[in-house]
Amino acid sequence: MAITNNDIAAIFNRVADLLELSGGNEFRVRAYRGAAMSVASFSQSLADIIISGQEIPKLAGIGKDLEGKIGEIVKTGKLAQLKELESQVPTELIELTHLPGLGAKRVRLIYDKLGVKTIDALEKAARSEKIRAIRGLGEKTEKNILAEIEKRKGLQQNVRLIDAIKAAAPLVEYLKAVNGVTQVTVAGSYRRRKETVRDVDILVTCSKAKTVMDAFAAYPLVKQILAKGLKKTTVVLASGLQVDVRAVSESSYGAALVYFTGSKEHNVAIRKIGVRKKIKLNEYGVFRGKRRIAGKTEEDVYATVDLPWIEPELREDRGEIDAATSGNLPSIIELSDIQGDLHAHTTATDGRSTLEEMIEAAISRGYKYLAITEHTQHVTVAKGLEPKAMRKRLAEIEKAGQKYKEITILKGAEIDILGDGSLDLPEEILEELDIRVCAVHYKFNLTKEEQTSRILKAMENPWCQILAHATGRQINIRSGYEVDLPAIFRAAAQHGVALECNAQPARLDLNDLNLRAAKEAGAKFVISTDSHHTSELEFMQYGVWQARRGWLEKRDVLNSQSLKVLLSSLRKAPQAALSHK
DNA sequence: GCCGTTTTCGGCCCGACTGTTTTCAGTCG
Repeated sequence: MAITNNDIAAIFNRVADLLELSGGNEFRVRAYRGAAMSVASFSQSLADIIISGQEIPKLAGIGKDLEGKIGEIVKTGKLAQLKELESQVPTELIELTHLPGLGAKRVRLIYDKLGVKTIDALEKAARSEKIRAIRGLGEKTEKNILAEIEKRKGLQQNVRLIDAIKAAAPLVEYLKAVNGVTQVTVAGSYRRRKETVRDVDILVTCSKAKTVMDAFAAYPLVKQILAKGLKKTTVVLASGLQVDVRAVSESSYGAALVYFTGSKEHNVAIRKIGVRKKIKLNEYGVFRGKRRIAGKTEEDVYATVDLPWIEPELREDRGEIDAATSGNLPSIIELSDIQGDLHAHTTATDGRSTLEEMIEAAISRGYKYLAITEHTQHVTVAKGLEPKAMRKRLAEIEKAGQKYKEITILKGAEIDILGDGSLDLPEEILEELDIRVCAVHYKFNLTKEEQTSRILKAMENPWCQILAHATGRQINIRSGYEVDLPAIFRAAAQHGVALECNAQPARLDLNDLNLRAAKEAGAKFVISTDSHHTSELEFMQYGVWQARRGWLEKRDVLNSQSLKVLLSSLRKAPQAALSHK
């Protein structure tokens, strides 16, 4: 299997980890980490480019040396330099640096003094009070190490955005009620709408920061206070979610919001522009010498580095700064652009709302159209319909649809892609459908090659209009099946199969980078909720957020168009459908 | 190791908090 960009990035990150542990130059370490970021977020396969004999495009943070190393990795599958480092530094130490509070310097120090290489050995050393004996460390650090090891045992992973939103809402209300507070804004990866967040960062503007810090620390759901200062407090809530609150004055709001929204890489990039222009950006404002030249709004702050305001979802240092500089920022899609939903189930299969309830919920959202897409027979766990029952259901959908003037109800199906790549409905029923959504629901364990050729075969089928669940993942539950996504994206562009950006907050089958790569490959999209209840139609927002992170614009998303344009943009169903029967 | 409106060397984003030591290093975001 060819080397992926992620493989290259992983090697560079490992080099950075080991260089850092061996006490290497910190800027050199940073260069490897930056290169890893750059490679991982590049949308085309570097291996493909090199193997086909083309020039590697100029990537930020990659110079002659690292370009050569990318070539070495692609050609040999490994990097000699990494092997060398691995023979010099115990690789187990990398794991230790992942403990909060322990960085490369302390891990190295503990290793040099005590020979500690593993978490178990570290725990033993801490329990026998050997850590505190090391000069530079102490009793507190030793206790913190033990606490972190304990915490690891009940590992807290990143939480899904939807869960962070639910946890943050009451806390935001609580903080708004604190005396002197004027604004409460959730920033961080939450504001950038990442699919999962590590913690929740809340920015508060107020007259007296100390009052806010005290009130926050006293919030009833706080389980543990990790740090508490005059301007910044970090706690863990009873749910395990970490929350940071940062207080600034009203006049610093914009600068603080930019700083606190991140990403870190985006901030570093704009501060570097600042350095070139001899101005300093921090969370309090923008400064030329001692003089403060901006800070109240985000627009003001960006203007000082000659940039327009940038949508939070784009702030990942993945090309948005160049795009902003050259006036080429994408005009990313908005929730209000969405005109209908193209993937929904009802009580006829595994949904929990009736057909009429779903239609009325879609109307109340102002939709122009809604596709009802019941499962087909192979998906027995979801009570998938066998052809006869499907035909009956389609008649019911048509009849119900006629009762409503304000919306068009499309007869659809979520057609199972069978193990051999064929579709789980006979042609005479495929022909009756207005819209055909195809997806894999079983045999997740095929090899990457097998899974890819199975799905490609389905996409070559002229009836396949939309590919749903391109990865089958469930966030924090399962990673999805092995599949060659770039090949799927190319096929989508070639055959005119729209890719579904699944909006279920626990699914979001295609991630931000996938969406962007697919767009660059020339694919079109639909954003669909895959609703099983009227309340899930609201999940459209999560799909739109993910699409925005993938740089999708209105014109890329077919269900942001009128019904007429949507139907004419979907792949044409075969005319003489049954001719080769 | 990268990079250049201080351009082939000498910089490399910036500040808060903790714990340690007593002025600062380490870690984090």
